[in-house]
Amino acid sequence: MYRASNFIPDPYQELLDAKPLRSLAPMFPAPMGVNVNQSSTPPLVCVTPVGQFPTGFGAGNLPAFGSFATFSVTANGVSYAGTSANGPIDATPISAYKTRSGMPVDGDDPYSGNQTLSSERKRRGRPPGSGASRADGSNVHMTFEALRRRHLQMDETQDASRRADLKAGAIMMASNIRANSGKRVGTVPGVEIGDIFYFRMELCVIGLHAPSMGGIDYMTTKFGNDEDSVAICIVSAGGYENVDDDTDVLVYSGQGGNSRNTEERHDQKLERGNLALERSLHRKNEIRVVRGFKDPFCLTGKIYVYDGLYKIHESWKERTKSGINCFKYKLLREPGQRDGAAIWKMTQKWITNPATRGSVLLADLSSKAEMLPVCLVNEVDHDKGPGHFTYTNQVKYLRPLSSMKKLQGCGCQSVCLPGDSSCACGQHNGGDLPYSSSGLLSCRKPIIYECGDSCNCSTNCRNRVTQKGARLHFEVFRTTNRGWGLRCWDPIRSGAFICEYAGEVIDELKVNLNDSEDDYIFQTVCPGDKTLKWNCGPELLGEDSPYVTADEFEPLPIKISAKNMGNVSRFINHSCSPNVFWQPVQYDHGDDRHPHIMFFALKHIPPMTELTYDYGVAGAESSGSGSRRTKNCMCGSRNCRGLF
DNA sequence: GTAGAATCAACGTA
DNA sequence: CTACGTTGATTCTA
Repeated sequence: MYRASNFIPDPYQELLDAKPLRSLAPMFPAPMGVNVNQSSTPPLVCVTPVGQFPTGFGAGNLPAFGSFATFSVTANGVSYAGTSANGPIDATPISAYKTRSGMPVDGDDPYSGNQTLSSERKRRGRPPGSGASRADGSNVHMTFEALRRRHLQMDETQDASRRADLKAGAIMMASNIRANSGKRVGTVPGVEIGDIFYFRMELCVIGLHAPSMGGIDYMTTKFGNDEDSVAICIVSAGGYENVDDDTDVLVYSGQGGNSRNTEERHDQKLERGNLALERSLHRKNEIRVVRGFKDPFCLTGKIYVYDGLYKIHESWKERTKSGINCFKYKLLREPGQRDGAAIWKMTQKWITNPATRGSVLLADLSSKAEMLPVCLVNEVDHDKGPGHFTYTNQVKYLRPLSSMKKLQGCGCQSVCLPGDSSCACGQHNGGDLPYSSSGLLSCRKPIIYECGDSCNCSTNCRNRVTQKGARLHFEVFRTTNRGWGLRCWDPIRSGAFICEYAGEVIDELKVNLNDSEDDYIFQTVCPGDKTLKWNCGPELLGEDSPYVTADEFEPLPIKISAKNMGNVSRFINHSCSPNVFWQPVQYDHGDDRHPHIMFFALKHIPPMTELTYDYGVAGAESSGSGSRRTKNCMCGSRNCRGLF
C-alpha cells in the first residue's frame, strides 16, 4: 500500500494491470523466486531491497537485488506526474482500449439516491436517451442491487422467495431508472469488458442486453441508405450446444425449437434473432457477447461475463444431438480488446492449480495464517516485495478481550432466522439479520452484531460471517504507479465479505508520535457518496434510511495500525470510485467504540480487479490531533475529490 | 394500441 | 446434484 500518491484513473484500471499477465506469462514460466516455501520461518516476511517506490524514482537505482535488509517506508510527500505512470507493458493496450470506448466509466451524473419512488415515477414517459435513462450505468447498477437486497431481505423475513431480482427490475423499469435504454450497435457506455453480473435483469437495466430471457438482442439500424435488422448482443449461457471453450471463438446456436419436452422440439426457422444474426453476417457489424459461467461460490448460480465485441464470420445449419435442425454462427472476437472471459478462465486455472500462476515471488505471503494462500506477484518491475511486516489476520487490542464489555447473545435453537422477534441478535441489529441466507451483507449500518460465543445458536447460523475469516484467493501484486495493491482470483459479488483490517489497535493519544506509521493506519473517516448510498434501496422504497448521511456521520475512536503487523488489508489502495467499503462488526466483545473493521464488496468485482476503498477525507472531522495527514489524490475519476 | 407468443431465468422441490 | 415444475419480464410480432 502506497498512500502518498495514487493513480487509479477509473475503477477498471486494474484490468489494465491485468493485461500484461498473458503476455508476460510465457516469459516467466516458473515462479521467479524467492522463498516459495516459508513454512519454516513463520510469520514471514519478505523484505524489499528497493523499498516502496516504483522504478524511476530513485529507489530503483539501488543495485540491491537479493539482499534482505529491512526497510521502512519513507514515502513522504512524493508525487508523480501522470505521464510517468506509463509502464512499458500496458501502454499499448491502454491506448488501444481508450480509443475504442470513449466514455468514462464511473461518471458523476448520478441519479440521486435521495429521491423517493413516488417522485421518480413522475419521470415516466420520457423519451429514451433523456433524463434518468441517461443516468450512469454504475449508479443504475448499484441502485438495482440495493433494491434487490432490500426486497430479498423482506422476502426472507416472510420465508417466501419471490424473485427479488424481478421485483427490483420492475421498480427500475417503472421509474425509468436505467442506463442506455436506447439500443445500439457496439460498445455500451459504462460497461467494461470483464464486468460481471449475477442476474439477467442486471444486463437489462444497464442497457447491455435488453431481453430478460432471450439470448439474442437485435434492432433495426441504418447502413447507409439501407435499413436492416441486425443482432447487437448475445448471451451464451449453456442453454444450447454452443462451442465456447476457446476464448476468441464462439460457435453460437440460433434460437427456437429447443424445448425441454421432445414433443415441442422443432427445426429452427430463419426469423427473429436468427434472421438478425444472418443479417449481421452480411453487414459485418460488431456484436456484444456475454458469456455465462457457473458461480464457484453458489453451485446453482450463474455469472455473466461481458466479453466485448465479436463479429460473425460464417453460418451454417446443423442437426443437433437432440435431433433438430439448428442454425450455427461462428463468431470471432475483434482484435485489440483487453481480455474478458480469458481472465476468468485463467484465474479459474490458477485456483485449481496455483503452480500455474507465473511471476510469483512468494506462494503464500500469509505463511498459512489465512485459509487460502496469499500469492505475491510482480510482473511490472524488479521489486522483490513489500517492506517487512508480520502477517497476522488478528487484531491486537490494547486490552484483553476478557476485560472488555460482554456482548449479549441470543437463545436461538440451531440457527437464527429472519423475522424471529425472539432472537436477541436480530433485535440488536434493528430487527433484521444483517446477512442474506447466502451470507451477503444486506445493508450498510453504523455497526453490525454477529452472533458469538454467548449465543446459543450453532456455527452454521447465518449471522456468523466475518468471524469465519476470508475465503478468497488473494493476490498482492505490484502496480505500475502506486506501490503494491490487492486483487483476487475469485469473482466477488456485491455485499460479499472480503477481509478484516488486521493490525494493532493504537491509542489515540499516540497517533502523531510515529509519523511513519501514518501510511498504515485505518481510521473511520467519513467515506464518499458511493459508500454512504450503498443501501439506497429503502430510501427508494419510501422507507427510512438505515444509514446516516455525511452530515450525520460520526467517526469511531478506533485506530488500527498495520505497519508492523497486518494482513492483506494493508495493501488495499485508495480510490474515489472504490469497489470495497468498510463496515464495523462486533462478535467477540461489546466495546462498540473499538469494533472489528470488516471490508465488503461495494459492487460486483471481476477477478483480477484491484480492490480499493475510499480512505475518506482526512481532517474532515476537525479533530485536530489524531487525524492523519491529507494527501493529494490523483485517481483521476470524474468524481475524484482531489484529497484523501 | 394491444394481446399473445417467444425466450440460453431463477427458484424451489423431488 | 440433476431434473422438473412454477412463475415469470421484456420485447417482438401479428
